[in-house]
Amino acid sequence: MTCSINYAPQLRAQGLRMTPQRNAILHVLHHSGGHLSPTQVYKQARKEYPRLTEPTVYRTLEDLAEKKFLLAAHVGNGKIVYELAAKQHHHLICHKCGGTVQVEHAPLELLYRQLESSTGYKLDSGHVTFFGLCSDCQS
Amino acid sequence: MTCSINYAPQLRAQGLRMTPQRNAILHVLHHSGGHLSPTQVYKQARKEYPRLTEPTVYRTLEDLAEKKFLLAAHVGNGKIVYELAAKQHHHLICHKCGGTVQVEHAPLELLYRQLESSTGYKLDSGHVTFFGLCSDCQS
DNA sequence: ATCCTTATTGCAACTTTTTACAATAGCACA
DNA sequence: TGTGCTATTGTAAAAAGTTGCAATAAGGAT
Repeated sequence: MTCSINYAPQLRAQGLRMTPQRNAILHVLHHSGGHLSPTQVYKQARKEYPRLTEPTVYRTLEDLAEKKFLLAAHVGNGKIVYELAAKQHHHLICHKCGGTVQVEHAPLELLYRQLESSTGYKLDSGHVTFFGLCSDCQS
Repeated sequence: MTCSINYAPQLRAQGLRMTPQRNAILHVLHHSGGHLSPTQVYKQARKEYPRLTEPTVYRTLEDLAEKKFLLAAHVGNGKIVYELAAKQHHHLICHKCGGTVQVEHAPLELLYRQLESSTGYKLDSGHVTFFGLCSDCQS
């Protein structure tokens, strides 16, 4: 806990409590600045707060994602990774080399509107992942 | 094995062998006509071929999906379900009631082209799932 | 500062998924 | 029909993820 970021007020504003477990989890996600799997989060956050357990990690990640503090991205074979919610974006993954490109949400807006009018669904920030071959792997 | 569908030649054309295990798995997917989780496939296919084991199911589903005999859809919290590959489509899922709507691929084509030109990736049949609230759950 | 409500956690047991490796059995070919 | 190559499988064990419930503790109210 050397950094001074305090998520407590934001959490409380959403009816969530700040606990040392959540602090450790958020701290890890903040400093790794990328996507982490629940297991990765568990292993790292455990160093900061050894009493942390797996169920807590899984539940916390789900809860924080539901309240939009985290984004859950579905990567590869049904794997899920989390990252701190910044601006909304999606992922484009090369299934040969695993390379990842971030895709802005803007180009998806039109599609969202179309789907909403044709299905009656109201689409929200759900994460979308595209798969393909990156330019290097197309040879 | 009362039905007479024979996938063997198609499998062999892809360098895959036909085994009783794969037969049972394909058979189950064929007759359930929907999305099944690996566990569901395992439990049902086991009735047809009791020697079947979990690792075989997971590997087979992955292999068959890679060769496009199956489609893998990423549903909900990183869960994965499989279905026989028919025409390409995507899913729109209500995260309140779980209701699912199929989305044709056509409306996504334009987006695919845009993303390809802006990222250099060549997109393929990767499965995409959207999340939102269905009309009933919007109240 | 203390109490009270209830969100959150840990525990323990369980289910699901993955991995490594040796044994098996498709199937192409002679 | 038999032989050989190797894809595929089972086994065993580990890793990852889930569930129910009782105990704990966050933080608003007194």
